[in-house]
Order: sequence, then structure tokens, then C-alpha cells
Amino acid sequence: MIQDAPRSDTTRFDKPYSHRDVEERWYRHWLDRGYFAADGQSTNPKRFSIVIPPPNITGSLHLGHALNNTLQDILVRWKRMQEYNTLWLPGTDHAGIATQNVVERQLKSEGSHREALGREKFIQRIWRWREESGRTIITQLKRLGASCDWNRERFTLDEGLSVAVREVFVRLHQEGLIYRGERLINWCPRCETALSDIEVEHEEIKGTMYYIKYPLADDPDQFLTVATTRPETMLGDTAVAVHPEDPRYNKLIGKKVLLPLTSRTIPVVGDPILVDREFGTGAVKITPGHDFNDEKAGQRHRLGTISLFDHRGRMDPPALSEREAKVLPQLTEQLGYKPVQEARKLIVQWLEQKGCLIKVEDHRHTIGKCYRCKTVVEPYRSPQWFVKVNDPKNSLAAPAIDAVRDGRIRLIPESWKNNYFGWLENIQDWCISRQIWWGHQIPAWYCKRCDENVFKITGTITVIGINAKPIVQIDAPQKCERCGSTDLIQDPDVLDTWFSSALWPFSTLGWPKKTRELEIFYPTSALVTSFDILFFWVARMIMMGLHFMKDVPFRDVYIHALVRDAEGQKMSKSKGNVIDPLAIMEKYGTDALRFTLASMASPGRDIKLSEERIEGYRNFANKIWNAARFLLMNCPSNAKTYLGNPLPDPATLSLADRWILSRLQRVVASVNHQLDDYRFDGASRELYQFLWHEFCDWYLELIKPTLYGTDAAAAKRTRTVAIHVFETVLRLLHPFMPFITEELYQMITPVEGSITVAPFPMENTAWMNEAVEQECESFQRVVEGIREMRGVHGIPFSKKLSVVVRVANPVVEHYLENNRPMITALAGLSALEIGPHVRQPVNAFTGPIIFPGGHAGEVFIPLPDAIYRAKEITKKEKRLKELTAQLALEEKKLSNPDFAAKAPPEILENTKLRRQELRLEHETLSAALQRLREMSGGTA
RNA sequence: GGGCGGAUAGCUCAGCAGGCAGAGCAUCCCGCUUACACCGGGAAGGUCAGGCGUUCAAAUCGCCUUCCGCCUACCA
Repeated sequence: MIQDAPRSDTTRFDKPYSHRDVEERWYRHWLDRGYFAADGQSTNPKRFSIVIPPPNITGSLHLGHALNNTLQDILVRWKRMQEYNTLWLPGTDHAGIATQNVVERQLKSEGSHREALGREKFIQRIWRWREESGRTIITQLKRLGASCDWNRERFTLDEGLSVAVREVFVRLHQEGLIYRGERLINWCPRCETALSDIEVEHEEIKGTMYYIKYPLADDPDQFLTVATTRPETMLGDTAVAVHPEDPRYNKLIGKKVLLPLTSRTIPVVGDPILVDREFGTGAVKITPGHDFNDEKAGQRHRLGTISLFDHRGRMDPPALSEREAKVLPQLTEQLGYKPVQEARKLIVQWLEQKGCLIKVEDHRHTIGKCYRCKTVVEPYRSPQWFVKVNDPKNSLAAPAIDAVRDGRIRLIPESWKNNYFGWLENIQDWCISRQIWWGHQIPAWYCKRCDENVFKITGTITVIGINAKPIVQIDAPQKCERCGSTDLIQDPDVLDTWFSSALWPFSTLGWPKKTRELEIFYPTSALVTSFDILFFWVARMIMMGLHFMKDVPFRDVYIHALVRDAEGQKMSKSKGNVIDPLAIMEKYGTDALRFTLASMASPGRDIKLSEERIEGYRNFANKIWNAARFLLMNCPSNAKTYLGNPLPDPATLSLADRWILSRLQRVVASVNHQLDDYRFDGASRELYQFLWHEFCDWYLELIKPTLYGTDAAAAKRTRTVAIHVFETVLRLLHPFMPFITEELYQMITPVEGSITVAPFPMENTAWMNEAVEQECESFQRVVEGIREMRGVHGIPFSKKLSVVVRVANPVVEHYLENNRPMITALAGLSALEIGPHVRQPVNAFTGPIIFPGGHAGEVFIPLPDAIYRAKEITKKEKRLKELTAQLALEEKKLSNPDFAAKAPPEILENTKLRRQELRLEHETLSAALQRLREMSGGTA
């Protein structure tokens, strides 16, 4: 049910802004009114769409999410206000391994495990968890103000998305781009599943290099020494390689060596690819079952493969036995089911005992770890499903490269292109099967009768041999097409979560159905994401989008940085330096957090976030709030009466009014341009500067005399302008600070509705006025000159001054004369004399003022105190020195004939003008300094 | 080993289609001027990492060096 718009209680318009009740109140209102809903039937040609990078259901909001979604929300709110048909499609990702890990931990704490439950019950259990806890992050995104179309929220395991996944799988399989293969893959022994190459994190560690003696079979007194960091895998060696051109060893090629601790002999082979003569001993053991390079070498030399470990990374007794590795029986007994680390210790002990360990050295090298659980991964030979990414006849990668190369997709910042190309050009086939239960089960079935002999069942693990013939189709087949048996079994593996995320831009819009949404919103307009998933996600979406939609999934990819702590450290739970965005929002307000993130989102640079920074923008929110208070307090008949009407004729407006309207246009133009360029930082800086330092610091001060004055009509005109400008800025600021802007908008606008759907300001050059800005700047310089004098000498504002301003140029004189009341009020004057030939007061200090256009002026301030005088002399001498240096620089430029000849005329003019200004200031200042020295009678 | 990014005020960062070095925070001084002390006014603070070049002109463009990040690679 739609409720009335919440009312802001203006009687409780407290001095400091309090975000607490405001945020929740307005967010609920926006949802109630359905402002975030995209129009799925619209014919509006202006459309803007973004799909959210789906957060994990296991996640809770961290600053990376906060940044990512703030930026998306800024774009989306901006476009929505520009009357685009705007869709921001939200959702979550089932995060196969991570989610399964969470629930497995729960089971463990209950003394159970997934095998005890069985697949079906276990999955039910995860769904239950998902209903209870898996929506946390969605709630938190709402808290951040995300204006997603929540009615279209998707989940990668939704029925619709699952259909898309099966459709893609089957079609790629038909095209030969998905296949089963048995080879080494990265295996996490803790998660007990395969991982793709990029799910392995590489880390350099201080390890150990072991040098092991391999005696010749013919002549056990001679031996080869091999170096290895993984002695435990030596039991699976099937050869030793040397470089064919290495004179030390090449005569041994073709001979055999006795593999220590076993009863096997293995050949010595020559391999120029594997062996680097310079490294280690120049002799390398080949273990095709446990090393990717050795696997390739093994293929080159047609060597056998021995897999020593089981699926949990433990020594597998059958593999060690007489059948395969032929390990000494006593050692076999000791090694059975020992994990890698323990096995290594045993092997080293045994080698030492047998006199085969020559030496041990420290050695830095990299190891791979599971990106989910940080366990050391094992290369593990097993049958898996792969996507063939770079098939020369039907490549997925090549079109993805082209799309970026020819600009159909823009990466912002562009510097990511090289990374992107580099990765796609060297891409390997993508292992997509995972040996877990939570996810999209692979749509492949096997006939138990035909494939009976290829099933290998170890405990609860069913491994389907590589020779099995899968029936791949979208829905379960009724019977085996070969033998007619109905005894079928579905492939137990599930797909990599990223496989389903790769389809996200179109699966969420209804694909494979041909929906109106796809027509309207695909390709999406922009993708906002962090660089760390450029390969995981972005590249794969581009490949899948191009392959299945025949069009790019998005036009622009805005790649933002990581959020770090104030010291530049990556935030992590273990370091304890995590800033919780929810705590920040609670303390400083969501708007402050959002504005901070936006203002720090400079392309290509990580964000070092500190609380002081956020506090600063909380203060900004307060400043806005108090500007509103001021305006409302000075609008006796309520602000709303001023907004319905058009602006008064410029001719009737005060200088201040025309000035702020002119400045406003500059900001409007700039914010739009900056957002066009994804310069969130530039746009927020612009807004901050204008609102605080121009609107509040100058304009509101300038209009006070009018508001408090006796000319009611003038006051009314000024109120109209002030409210107009303020309301415009609120709309400009809304995408950045949605809550406070809505709260204030509702207070001042007579229109029923919401700022979320109010028009975004567009540049209106009619209000830009150079002359007005010059006039305003002229008297501002006088005010600043006097304020500086006050500041330097510590003269309080309460002490009124009598000031004389000498100005030769009649136009400038006119400007100042026009604004006499402003100068008097803002500089705190008791008297003000302006003119070309004004009398110079006795005992007055003076300061040069250079007006716009290079006109000279001077202010005289009576300060008959010797202490002031000494200070003044020091200060002026310093300034004079600066001026002399700068002037010399400009003179040098201008005296260079090449400069006049080659510099563009505009620069030449500017330089001349600058020289003129410097000369004038120098002249005035020198004279003033001279007078000061005379006044002080040589004592200073 | 390759690749990318960064080095500008005490701190965090803009500025880099060459043309006067900027902001915010922090510091110091003054100020209860009736929107705001989550404030106002002012000041101080810089070898633009270093070097060489291109140019009338370089923080900005090119090359080299140093130091910090990150990505990537099979050196056993």
C-alpha cells in the first residue's frame, strides 16, 4: 500500500543535521512509490541499464561493496533524473565453494558432515541457510541507498538462470567447445574440488631445495643429482631429464637410474624445454602426476603417470604399492594416508638414511593456494569438464579481444586494456567442473549399463572414468540412447560459479527466452567493477555475451580500485584493520560515506580511507543542512512559494543574485561533464567547492543585507533566486547524497513527488555572465584585502575600520561604488572612501589590489601601531621578493624573440597581462614599503 | 622474467589534450558577525622522487635511474 510521503518535521529543525531517522524513512518511501522500477515495456529510446556485480550470498557489506555500489547508484540516479528508462538490476551469486564451506562448518560443529546427510538433504540445508542468512547483503545494499529495481532481483540458482546455464552448457558442448578431459588440474585438498587456474593465488615462500642422489642402474657408484622442492613426489618420478646439449650429462641419455626408496628404474631423457642447464644441478626429475610442466614433458617422452595422492592430498596406499610406484614396503606402510607435509618429512628421513640426500638449501619459490580457503593446492590428475576458449575455428577469446580493441567496449581507465589483452591472448582452457554439491549440476548423464566398468567409487566419491559416454542435454533423458537402459546417473559435479555469472547480463533479463527486457536493456550501458575480477568475470561475460547474444554485454566498463586502510594496507579480518561501512554509516551517515567514496574515486589509484576524511564530509552534510535552515528561517511565507514561479527578470536582480546564477551554471555544466567521463571525484569536488565556498561563504553573506533590509520586493526576488539555486544544487547533489537532498527537497519544493525523479539540472548558458562575475570579483578582492590585513594583525571583526580605496579605472570604481554596502558589511567597515585621487590617510598601511583585467588599486587602512608596522614591513618585503622573482621570470619570457614568434597569441596576451599585473603590484608595494619605512623613522 | 600503476604541501590526493603549482584534512593566529564551533576570517607550508633530453615554454611529453604497490609467469 502506498503511504503518504513522510513529512519532515520542521519544528525539529535542529542545528546539527542528524541522519538517523532520515535515511530509513526516505528509503522506505522510495520503495513504496516504486521509483526504482524500470519500465519493461517502454518505448523510450533513452535507456540506461546496469547489472550489479552480484555479491556472494555469504558476504556482508564491506567497503569494496560500498564503493562499487555507491558509484553505480550515482550513475543510475543521475540517468534516472535525466529521464532515461533506467534499470539497475540487483542480485546475488550462489558462491558454490564459499557457501558450501559455510554450511559444512556448521555441520562440523554439530558433529556431522555432508556425506552423512546425503546430497539432497545437504542442498536443502544450504537453501535454508540462504533463506535465513543469505540475504544480509541485500539488506545492507538498501541501507547504502542503492536504487536497484528490487522486483527484478535475481539469484544465480534461480530457475530461469539455471535454464540459461543448461542451455549454454548444451550448446557449447554441441559446438565442441565444452569437453571432458583427464589431466592435471589445480585441486584444493581441503575443499576437495578442482579449481580453475585463476582461482589459485600465488605466494612466494621461504622453502627448501633438496638435492637427491639418483644412482645409475648399470653402475650404482655413479649417480645423477636432482634438485627438488617437493621430495615427496619423487616416488612418482617416471624419468630424469637432462639437457641434450649438456656435456656433463648427455652421454647418460637412454640409460636408466634407480629411483631411490623404490624398486623401480626410470630412464634418463634429453629435454631442452624442461631443463635449464644453469638452474639447480641441470638434472630434473620428471613427475607427470604432480607437476604441470612434468606432465607436458611426460607426454613428449611418452612416460607413464603415477598419482601418489588421493582427493584429500594424502598418500594413497594403492598407488604406492607394487602395482604402481613400487615403494619399499616398509615405507609404504609408514606413508599410507599421510598428508603432504608429513610425507615429506618421512621421505627426507629415509633418503638421509639411505645416503641419498646430498644437501638441503633454503630456497625462495612460489606456491599456489586456494583463493577461498588458502590451502596449498595440489596438481591432481582427474577427469574434468573444460571450456575450450581459444579454438582456432570457433574462438571465444578472439572476439572478446576484438570488441575491446575496436572500441565496442570501452575500459575506463584504458590502462587495463593491456592486462585484458595479455590474459586473453594467453588463455588456457577453463576447468568448469567442481566436485561439490552446491551449484548447477552438470547436465550430463551416463548409462550405468554401458559405462559400468568406468565408474570408480571411493567411499562416497563417485569418479566417472574419462571413457564414459555422457549424454548432454537440457533435461534428464528417459533412457540410454544406445542400449535403452533407464538406469542413468547424472554427472555428480557442479559448474564453476563464474560459469553462471558469465551469463549474468543476459540470463538476468530472461534469456534464452526472447524477452522485451532483453530488447530494451541489452547490451547494458555500463559495468562498474573492481579490477580483481576483470578475468574472473568481466572477460568471461564478454566472451559469453558475444557468443550467445552476438553483441557485447556492456558498452563501458568502469574499473575502480581497492579500498585500503589509512596506511595503505589491504583491509583484512586477520589484520584487524577492517573499517565496517555499516558502523561508518551509523556514525556519520550514509551520505557522508558515499560522498567520501565518490570524492576519492580517482581512476587508477587505490583509496586510502581514513575516518577523518569521512568526518569532513559529515560536516559538509551539516553545512548543507544549515544553509537550508538559514533559507527557511528567512522565508517567512515558506520556501515552497518561491519555487513555483519563474526567476525574475535579470535586470531586476541584485549583483549577488546574478553572480550566483552565473556560477551555478558553471557547476551544472561541469558536474554533467565529469559524470559523462566517470570522474566521480571531480564532480564531488566541484559540488563541495561551490556549495560551501561560493554559495555559503559568499552568496549567503551577500544577501543578508537584502533579506534583512526594508525593500520587501527586493528581498522577495532574492529569496526566489536563493531557493532556486539551492534547489538546483540539491538535484545536482542527489546522486551523491540521496538522503539529505531528499529530506531538504521535500521541505522546500511544492511539487508532490521525490527528488529521485526530479529532472537533473542541465546547463543554461543564458544565465552565464562574464561581466557580472568580474564585477563581483572586483569587490571581493577589496574585501579579501581588508580581511587579510585583519587576519595578519589579529584585528577582530568587532573593531570597525575606516578604509580608503584608491582605484584609477572608472569601470572598476563604478563596480566598487555599486557594492559599497557589501564591502562595508563583509569587511566590517565604519567608513569607506573610493576614488581615483583619494587622499591618503596618515599612518595608514596599504596593500596593492590587482583587479580583474589588470587594473591597479590600493587599500589604505589606518593602523597607527609600531608593532603592526614591523610585522607589515617584514611581510611586504617577503612579498616584494616574490614579486621581483616572478616579474623577472615573465620579463625573461617576453624578451625572448622565440617566445613572441612561436607562442600562441593567447598565451602571449596572458603573459603580457600578467607582467602588467606584477608590475603594478610591485610598484604599489614598493611605494607602500617606502612610506612604511619612513613612518617608522628607520627604527624598524 | 615480463606487464601495469604510483612517487606533487605534514597527511590524503587533484592537476598530466605542455602556458601563473591546487583542494581537503592537520598546524598556527584571530573571532560567540542573529544558518552552521560538525562554524567564520586569516596565515604558514612545495627542489612536483632524481637525472638527461624535446620545446619559446615541462609537474605535464620522451629516455634512463631509484624507491613503493599490484598483476602475471613452469625456473625444478
